[in-house]
Amino acid sequence: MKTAPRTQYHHGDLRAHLVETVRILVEEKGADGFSISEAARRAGVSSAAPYKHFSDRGEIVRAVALAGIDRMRDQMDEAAKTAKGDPLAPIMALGLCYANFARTEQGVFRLMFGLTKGHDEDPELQAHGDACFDVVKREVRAFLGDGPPDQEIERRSYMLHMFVHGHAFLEIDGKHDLDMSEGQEAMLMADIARRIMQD
Amino acid sequence: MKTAPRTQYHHGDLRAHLVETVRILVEEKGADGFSISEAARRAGVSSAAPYKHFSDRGEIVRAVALAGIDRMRDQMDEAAKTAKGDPLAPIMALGLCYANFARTEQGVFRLMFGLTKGHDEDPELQAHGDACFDVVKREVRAFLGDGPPDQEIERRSYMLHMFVHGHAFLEIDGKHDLDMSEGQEAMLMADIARRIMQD
DNA sequence: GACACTAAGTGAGTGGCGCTTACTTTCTGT
DNA sequence: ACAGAAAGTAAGCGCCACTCACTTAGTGTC
Repeated sequence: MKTAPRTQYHHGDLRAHLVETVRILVEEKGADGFSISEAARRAGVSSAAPYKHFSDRGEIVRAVALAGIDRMRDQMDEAAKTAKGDPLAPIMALGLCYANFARTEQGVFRLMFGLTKGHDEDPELQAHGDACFDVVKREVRAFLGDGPPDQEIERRSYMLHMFVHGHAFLEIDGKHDLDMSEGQEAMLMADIARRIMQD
Repeated sequence: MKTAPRTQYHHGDLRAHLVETVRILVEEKGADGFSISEAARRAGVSSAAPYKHFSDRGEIVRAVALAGIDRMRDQMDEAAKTAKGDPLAPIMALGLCYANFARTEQGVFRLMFGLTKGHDEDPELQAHGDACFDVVKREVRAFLGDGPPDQEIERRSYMLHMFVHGHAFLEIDGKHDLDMSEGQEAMLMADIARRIMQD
């Protein structure tokens, strides 16, 4: 970002700069504790400048969320591919990856799933989210083989998603007492993966 | 509320009236699309009046969330107690109840779990939430009998919670395509309950 | 290389919000 | 009957999202 080309426009690529600034603000101040004005201030532009690149505040957070989804997808893809050992290992790895993303990018994670402000049915958001889910389905298919129909793959994948999604939110919301070490969380994931994938 | 005593003060019990008004607004406009000013306007008082009863906006939404938690607890208690047939029936009923609450009181449900704005570790909120979880633990204990230690009861209950919590949010966020009829959702709940409770 | 055109910025302003302050009105206990 | 507290108001502050009229910088064309 700092070493950006700078070949275009007065200032560098303000659009990308703003998205990154808002991402940082979201982590610092929470998913609804930041303002576009502050992002503009930090980027060193007037508070009107952002609106040359985005129609409104919603569009900015949408961009931040979208980038977050893509980041998570990449991490999931990587995690599943590098998981070795147990045939359930990739599925476990996906779960841990999801939970880790929620912890390390709490603000963005909340944004990704808290966008009900107008983009209820945003097709692009939906599509990128589906790309994440495709990684899960791919691994579920790899585990179950070519026997079961797509519908069953979908069902199992959704069960995994439900579980890990709930875990991620309960975790970052501090809604459970079980103080879980990393090892315990991995064991929980393994247990759940086994229960959902068996039969 | 309308037939309130009115024996006290200038206007009736403005505090309770505001909480109810905000609850309605939250459902109408979304968990972060409402304002205290509007609630005051609807209640027919000045925009400064709410601050005679609450220190700030956060305290009002806290009250709304707290009431929501209690409402959900009552519904869960009722659902578990009236569930008949299968020994897993009460546990299934709890899951359906949770999902139904999320659907019918979407705004409040979001509020209940989206409060990270300061009440990260609010003991009262925590306590009322725990009371909900106690219902789950009670039913899990009833199913498993007196054999397993408390820790195991806790673990199974948490697994159920993770799952149903994830389902509830994915559902209200429209993050899955499986168009689920009521019957299909019940079957899914039954499947999950079985997988988590067996062994 | 001058020139029209457009993209990207500014500053000032609007209306709404959360919240405070100073003041008034109503209820309550003695 | 009256002091004092409780519950309301109007006005105002600072911040926000967003708009508008305007300026400045870069681009394609002859």
